[in-house]
Amino acid sequence: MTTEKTPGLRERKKAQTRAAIQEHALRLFSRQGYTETTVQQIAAAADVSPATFFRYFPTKEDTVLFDRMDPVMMDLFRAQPAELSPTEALRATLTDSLAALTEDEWRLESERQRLVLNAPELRAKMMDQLYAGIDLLAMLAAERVGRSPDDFEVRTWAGAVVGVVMAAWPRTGPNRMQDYLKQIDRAFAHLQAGLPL
Amino acid sequence: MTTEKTPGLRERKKAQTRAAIQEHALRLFSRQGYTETTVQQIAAAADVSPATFFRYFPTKEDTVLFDRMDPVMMDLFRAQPAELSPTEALRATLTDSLAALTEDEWRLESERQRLVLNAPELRAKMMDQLYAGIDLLAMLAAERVGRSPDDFEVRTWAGAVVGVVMAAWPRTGPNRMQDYLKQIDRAFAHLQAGLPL
DNA sequence: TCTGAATTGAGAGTAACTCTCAGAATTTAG
DNA sequence: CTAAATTCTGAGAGTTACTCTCAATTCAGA
Repeated sequence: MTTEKTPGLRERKKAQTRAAIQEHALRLFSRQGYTETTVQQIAAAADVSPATFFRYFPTKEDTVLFDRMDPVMMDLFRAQPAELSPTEALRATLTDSLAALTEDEWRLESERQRLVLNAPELRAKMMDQLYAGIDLLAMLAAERVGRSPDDFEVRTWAGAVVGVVMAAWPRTGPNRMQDYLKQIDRAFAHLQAGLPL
Repeated sequence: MTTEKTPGLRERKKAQTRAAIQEHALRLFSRQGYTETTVQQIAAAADVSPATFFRYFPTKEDTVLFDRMDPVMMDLFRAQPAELSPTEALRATLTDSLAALTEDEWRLESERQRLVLNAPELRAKMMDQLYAGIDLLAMLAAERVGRSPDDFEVRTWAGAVVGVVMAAWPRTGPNRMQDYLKQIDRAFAHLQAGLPL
């Protein structure tokens, strides 16, 4: 009917190649470190030419930094009950999206975070993605409360929650998902209380 | 008496070279764009070899991204009256440090911001610096209220204010300093009110 | 099966760095 | 004031990420 059928040999091969490159990349990064691993090595491991590597991933960084806060998240946020405040809706969105992860996926995600946090180039690019997330969240919050996405208070809210997410970012060894969610909860509660110290 | 005297010919020359490189770099970036300007061009303009360029600036980015939130800011923050809350102290610090700028310095700073915002690599690195600022602010706030810098609420506060600063970052043409300060004021007030939308 | 489109590998080229080394300039000691 | 020790500089070679082009191969649809 739609595009449900097997998408043809060519498409299948492409997906396969892409996955292979990414897996080998992450594996090598974990073992040898990000900067210590060269694109040549990844390409060789995935059995493609360096040129092909760059056809699938515009930069080395992109093997690690697949989009966060992407359409899936947006849909989840929009799907939250209308009576929830933006903060509550975001909290629910994060809970839902993390709950959807399997044990294995969470482990992979933790490893990814470790990599990102320790490689300055990766960390910087991720922080820029979070910065871009401010606009996105402002848009979503604006929809929810019927204000403009350029509304100053809406943007301030978006900035604050993104900042809180940054601050809650795991800095030491792999955390448990539960603990992470609890932290987010506490942080958002603190935020809504006006951040008393 | 201390190191007030002219620091010797060699030191003077070094400072001069460094300044020359930076000025030419910023000038060329403004005219041709950041990525379009090569280190060779900068080195040639500043009349040094490319090798020397890298002796003064470890990366091309560092000609633009001199430290923000550096010791000066820290001193200013610590110098605020003890009765101010961390948020109030930060507000005062920002006001003070901006007020210290001359008209020309502000113009330069605006231009710098424009460059950073439009070059993804620069923007990413700056966001990473802001991320690092979370730790710094957490430390300063902790001192002020007599809590631990690892205290969760302290970190949440630091994350939130950094996020607010990000959100208030000028996205369009050069703003006036006054407007910028007003924005910060409003944002912090909104934050302390619990971010009602 | 044949034709057109997409994918691939190979090779050359650019730009940001890094490292090493020899020569020049500056500081310091005598 | 001069000689030795220190520091700085330019030059050159090398690495790596990434770009571009071209010819050969592979797949899709008629």
